[in-house]
Amino acid sequence: MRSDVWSDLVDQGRLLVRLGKLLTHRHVEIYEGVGPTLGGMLAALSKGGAMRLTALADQLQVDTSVASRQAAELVERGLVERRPDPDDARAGILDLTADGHAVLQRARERSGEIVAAALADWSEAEARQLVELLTKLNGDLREELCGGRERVR
Amino acid sequence: MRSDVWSDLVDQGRLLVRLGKLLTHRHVEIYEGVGPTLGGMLAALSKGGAMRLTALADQLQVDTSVASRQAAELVERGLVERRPDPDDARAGILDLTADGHAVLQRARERSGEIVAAALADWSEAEARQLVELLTKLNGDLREELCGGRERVR
DNA sequence: CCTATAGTTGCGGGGAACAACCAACTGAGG
DNA sequence: CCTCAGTTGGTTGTTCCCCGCAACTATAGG
Repeated sequence: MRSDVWSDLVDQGRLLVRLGKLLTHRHVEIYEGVGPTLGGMLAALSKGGAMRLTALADQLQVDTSVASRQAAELVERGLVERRPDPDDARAGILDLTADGHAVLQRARERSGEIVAAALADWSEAEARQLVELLTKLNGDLREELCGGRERVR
Repeated sequence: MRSDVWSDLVDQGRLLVRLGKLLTHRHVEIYEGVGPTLGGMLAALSKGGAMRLTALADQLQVDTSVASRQAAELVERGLVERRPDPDDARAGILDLTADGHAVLQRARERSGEIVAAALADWSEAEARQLVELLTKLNGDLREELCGGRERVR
């Protein structure tokens, strides 16, 4: 069976990773000094709504320690608010502040512009299709990688 | 105009980055102890044929210093051979050794298997289409990011 | 009391950029 | 020719960021 397709996919994925990193790291500080990874956290909070640190870490597929530090920084910058969970004194609920929303909004616009410039000759249909396929891909990968109960270890 | 599409694309891209990293880092050492980044260099060499360090760095979109160190390690492991460029005593030509080819071959098979498992329910047509779109995306991004003469700074 | 869970902090490591550097290839003038 | 300035190919040192693991605290729940 044609395993070349998968290999090609892996290769292209790898390149995309690099380019994406360049994009976010170069066209600098899209998130107004926050950087791409913290920006990802903002985006996750926006999409998923207020949630606990562990949930956020799970969403982002990073270790809780990583999420903890990132969250701490965002809180310090006033982009995220942390309030105690009324049901559990150990836990905290993280949520975007008004500032966080604003920063994220501007960032989305800006990165959108950049991508739009690069992809000026794309039809919207193509773009949508790509997004759709990527979404499916991510879903399946996620399931394969962590859906199986094996912990991240 | 619908900038949501681009934002979604950015978000999905980011997630893919994370998942890809997990995949290569977890299903561990696909390249027999070489690791994903060095593997990428092997793949680039395979696809582009023997080339100079600078060309390789350009392909991979990394700084020459990074490529230099990676190449050095691959040479040390005997997966890549470095021979002097007859036309330029400063330069060297990097090329895969037989071992390098073998390792890469096995790695491609293995990562292909993993992806295939995760994407078992995909049709080959879908996969091909995704690869096609990704390739196009990468091409355009690359052009936008570094095609413009502005240096990386 | 004992175990499991939410989070934090202290390591350590890997990937990458930047800058400073050496070496060798240019390409004018003299 | 010859030399010297400028350019280009590579390497090394430093630093930074992101990450995972391990150890720890504190609360929850039986």
